[in-house]
Amino acid sequence: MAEKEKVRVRFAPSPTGQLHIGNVRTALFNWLLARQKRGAFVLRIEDTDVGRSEARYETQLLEDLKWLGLDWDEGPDVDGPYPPYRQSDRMAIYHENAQRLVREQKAYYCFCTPEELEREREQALKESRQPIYSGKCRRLDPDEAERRRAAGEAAAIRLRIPEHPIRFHDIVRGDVEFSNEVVSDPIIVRSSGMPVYNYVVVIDDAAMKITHVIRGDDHLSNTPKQVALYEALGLAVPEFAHLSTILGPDRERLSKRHGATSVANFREMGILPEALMNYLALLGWAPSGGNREIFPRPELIKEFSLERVTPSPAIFDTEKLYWLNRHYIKQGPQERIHQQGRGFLERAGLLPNPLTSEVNDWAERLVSLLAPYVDKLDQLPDHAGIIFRFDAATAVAAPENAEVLSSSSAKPVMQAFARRAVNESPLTVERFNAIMNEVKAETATKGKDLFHPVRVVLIGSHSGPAFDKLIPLIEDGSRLPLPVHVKSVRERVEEFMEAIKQRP
RNA sequence: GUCCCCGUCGUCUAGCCCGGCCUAGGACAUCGCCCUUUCACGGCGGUAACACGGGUUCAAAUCCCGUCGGGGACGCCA
Repeated sequence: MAEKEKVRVRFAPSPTGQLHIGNVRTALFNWLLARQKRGAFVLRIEDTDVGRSEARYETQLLEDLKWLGLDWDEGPDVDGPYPPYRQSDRMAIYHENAQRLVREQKAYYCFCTPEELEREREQALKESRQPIYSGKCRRLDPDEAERRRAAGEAAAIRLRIPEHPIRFHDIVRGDVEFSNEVVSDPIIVRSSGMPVYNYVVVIDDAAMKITHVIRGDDHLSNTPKQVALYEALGLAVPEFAHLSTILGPDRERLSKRHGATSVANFREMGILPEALMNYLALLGWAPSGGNREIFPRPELIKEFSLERVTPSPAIFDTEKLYWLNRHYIKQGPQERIHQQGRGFLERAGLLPNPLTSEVNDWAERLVSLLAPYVDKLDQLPDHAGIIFRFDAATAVAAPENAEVLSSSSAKPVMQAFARRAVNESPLTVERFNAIMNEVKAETATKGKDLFHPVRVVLIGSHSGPAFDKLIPLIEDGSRLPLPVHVKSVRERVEEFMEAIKQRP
């Protein structure tokens, strides 16, 4: 493949806030195409909105992308052939090109004030006309315009939209056509001298030799203006691919009021990056056949295709994300799950920091035991309550235990179990099994009737992980120097039998 | 208001371009059964959709027109 045909894509976020999940999907699709075609993934910072852009958001942005595993080949921190990669550093380029457009009369100075424009706009709307710029300054004599500017009058620069329909091709939507009647002569440089997004994006994409512009479909209506710009500048128009919007459950554009929307939110929840990437890839894209859901990164790179991206908007489904997250928690490299899981337990104050190797081993067993039960890792501390927060009085009073505790067989089972268990410290799995068989024989109960009451005694709930892992964990934990004492089996049994006595 | 885009199970989607293989497939969720001396996991099975109305055709989820519904854009924001 010739060098100039190499696929070059870009992700161009504004550092004005947290990285939104919709933008992450855009970044992902760009990245996937770049990796599949062995092209370049360019990261460009769009900070022309000086009022809202902040350096800390840029730092955060880079960190978020790294966490997601979306690495870039060129960017503000990576040298590439078309620097600089931050728009605030590219002002000279924008001005040169704007001057050229004015000189060639493809753009013109506009002296209309914002107030005038607002009036025109309202008037147009009232008369059910297209609320586009009237073109008042369009026919101004260039020399006259120059004189007024020299006299100190403020002027913005507008692009002249051609007198014919603007057509372009979109990989997701097909051929799109806009009548020039509906597209305003856009301002490309503000009267303050600051160039505008719709202009700089074209200059930059062209300068950086971007071949495929993959972005959200909120830019679809801007595209004719941009195409007109490419043409005015005599530049090749790239391929476009406009991705549908991600919606909340109420079919409104996904926003903060729907809950988690930023990368930071999902990271803090304990969503694994591979789960998030897998989920987002499936939102608007499906493999041919549509019967596969699990796509580890290498598979995604192999299978992805822009031609298969769906044009219709998609509702963000947290449940399916959780399902994928559970999958990756169970299937993923356990070393990493342990490490992350420990982090959540530490932050909840359940584990010391730093950990001794003994505590570390125990914590690893704890995470292994609990992780298969959670949707996201931040549920770990809560689930660890069966280990750390055993409280007999609460267990006895809990409404969800009422049915188990009030069954006729519960009391004899608990007593038979308690009588034997208090003599064992620590209780081994072998002894536990032996005791359970004795209790079974003595009380003539089995299954649920046998195990539910015992479970309530030991962990305060009738559901939880298997005893053969649970009991050693409790016993070992009770002898470890942990910030929160883990009650031993004997402590639990004694406390529980005491508490149940208080009740009829 | 005008323009643009979109419309298959509750949700993500396959199928649509190149009409018949679609009695519309998969997945999440949901329900049931099995497994497990509990719960979860896992396995098996069920409920559930072509927005509506007209065409075209021997035949339409697939092509055409209209209606309705949803989203976006129309800015000296990005």
